[in-house]
Amino acid sequence: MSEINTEEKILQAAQIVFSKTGFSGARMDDIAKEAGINRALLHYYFRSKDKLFELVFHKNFMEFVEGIMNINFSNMDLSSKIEAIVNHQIDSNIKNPNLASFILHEFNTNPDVLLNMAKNKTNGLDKLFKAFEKSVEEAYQQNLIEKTDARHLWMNMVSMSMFPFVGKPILSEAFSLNQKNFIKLMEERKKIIPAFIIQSIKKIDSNEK
Amino acid sequence: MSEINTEEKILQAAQIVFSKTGFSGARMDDIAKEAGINRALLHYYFRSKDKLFELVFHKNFMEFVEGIMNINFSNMDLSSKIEAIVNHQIDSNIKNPNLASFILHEFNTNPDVLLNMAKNKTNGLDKLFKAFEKSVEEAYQQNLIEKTDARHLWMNMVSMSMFPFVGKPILSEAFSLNQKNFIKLMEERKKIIPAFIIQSIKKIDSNEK
DNA sequence: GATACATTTAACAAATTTGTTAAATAAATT
DNA sequence: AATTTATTTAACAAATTTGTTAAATGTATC
Repeated sequence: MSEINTEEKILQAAQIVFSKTGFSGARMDDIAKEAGINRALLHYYFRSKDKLFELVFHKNFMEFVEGIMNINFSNMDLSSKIEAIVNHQIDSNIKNPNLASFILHEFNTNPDVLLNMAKNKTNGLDKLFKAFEKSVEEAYQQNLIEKTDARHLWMNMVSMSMFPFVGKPILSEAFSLNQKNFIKLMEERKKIIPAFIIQSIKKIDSNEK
Repeated sequence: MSEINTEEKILQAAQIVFSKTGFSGARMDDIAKEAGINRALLHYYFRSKDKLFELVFHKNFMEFVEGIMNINFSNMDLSSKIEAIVNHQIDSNIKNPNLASFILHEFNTNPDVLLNMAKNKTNGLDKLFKAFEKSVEEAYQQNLIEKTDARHLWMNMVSMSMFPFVGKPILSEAFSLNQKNFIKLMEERKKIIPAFIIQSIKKIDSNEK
């Protein structure tokens, strides 16, 4: 009868509550309510808060990182990668409103455990970045871009895509935006950010008309 | 005898613990320990966790915002403002390691209350931004920059300055950085970001050599 | 209709955390 | 030295939260 099974319903509820309040701010009862069930059943499916958190966090983080991995380990050229990564990041955050704030807060409050998890599951965040760095190096060798520090390039790209979602409440207030207009602004950024970045690194044409 | 009085010592301790773990993750006992005192004395000085949090959060947020207000309401030209804001943001975050993550997490988990506080104390975050927007408009009128959406410009600037601190654990892992090298990288950004931004908006010279 | 599984209710135990208090001790002030 | 103020100790109350359990009820399956 049920369109969606309870286990999945709980995971979704947990993800909403955890990402809204963080692990320590989340109440098992809120998760139960969000899932439309009670605490007893929650523990019947997932033994403890920690267990549930681990599943939710892991899923959130991995889905996000895997998207970036696929792009970085692909054979697109550099500007395509930049476009794809920016798009992926913005889309992920639109789809999952508190994703960035959630992941980043948990990493900041509990870096040791979570970095360890990330290391196990992603085969090393450093390798992920190294793949991007290689693309940058290649583009330089092919004379397509100026000499560029891949780390700053990476930070700029990720920052501009991710930060507005983390700062959403403040930005929405500063710009007087409602939810709909906030999304609209973020959609604009899918074009603005890659253009901004690519033009900043591209080889300066010596052929002026 | 004491170089610094207990009240101040507690506030500093509270600020360290709150910004490391967030309000709900912070334990009064950890704050007491961090201050080198005990819980009884903590409550003797500051009645409750909420009271203490309010003071700490307010101070953190205001010190940060006031710096930006001073710049935005000054009569510097646009590029000087951009430089000054980027510098201020990076310096604030270097000085106070968990500042960004802390403020942003709390705003995200409790936007209503905190936006209200911000409104009261800053005379409106929208006005703060409006002052920047005006600078952008003026620079355009004076033919110094291309037509530019101030909101994206603002987001790009703030994002690139702030985000790396929020993402510090992940970035440090990806780039294999220790604390010292992380700071070094952030110092580099004080030059890179303004240059990056200013060159992206400046009027394209038609006089090519 | 009997059986198994899913879910609710309600009560409760255990742990954690906040906040209070009284009494003792230490340090500073008069 | 006497007095006030700051701080510690230790115990405890109150509130909150997590986790468990037994019994009842509903729902699906055989």
